[in-house]
Amino acid sequence: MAYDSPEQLLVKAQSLAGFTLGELAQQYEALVPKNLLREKGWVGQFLEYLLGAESASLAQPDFPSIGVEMKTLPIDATGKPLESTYVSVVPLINLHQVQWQGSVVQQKLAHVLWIPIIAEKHIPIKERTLAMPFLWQPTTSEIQTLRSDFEETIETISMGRVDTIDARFGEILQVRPKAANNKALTECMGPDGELIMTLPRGFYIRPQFTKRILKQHFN
DNA sequence: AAATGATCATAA
DNA sequence: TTATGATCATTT
Repeated sequence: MAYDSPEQLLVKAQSLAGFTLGELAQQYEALVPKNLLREKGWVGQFLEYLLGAESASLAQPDFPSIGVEMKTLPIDATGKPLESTYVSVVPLINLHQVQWQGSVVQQKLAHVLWIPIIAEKHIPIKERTLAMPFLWQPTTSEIQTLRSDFEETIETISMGRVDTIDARFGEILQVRPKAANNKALTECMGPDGELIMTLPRGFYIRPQFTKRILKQHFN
């Protein structure tokens, strides 16, 4: 499926609003897991399937032809985000060629289709309801903050100080582990330019920021 | 309750 | 192995 414009994708996404995951799964003959313990990404992958995303696990927006990234967003009944939003892995090597402009983070966050889902933990997966999807683009000021969060992270890692980065880093974009487990290590540069092994990290959007995005759109 | 760190499935 | 999709689980 190819979309001519972000708006066309939006219309398709909005046609799903109000349905539960169970109803949508039945329509498409998909199986809904009882819980997300072993399939944490199921909801996002199902929605990508419904909307015809093409990027699979490539490091680029889900809909490259129209430059849109799709994100499901678990919210409670009052509209508060329940989780942070994963954006991309944090590059740890060959950082000399990493620039904000053109980075995976910049490309993905340039245009996002948010799909909020009422997903309080007490609600069975099948009963979780899609709220109204919407398109979002960061303001100039938001882009500046995203960019400085990104650049400060890259600069710290370039200095060989990845070990000083934890989840307190970053105003909007935080850095947290993104790995199979805490034994899965990857290469990085140490303080003296030597190769060290460290936990893979990911960029995540803080829930306080997605909360602001939702507020702007629904107030 | 919110924040931080840990973890699971799957594709290429 | 590293990227995607994230949520789980423990600590503050």
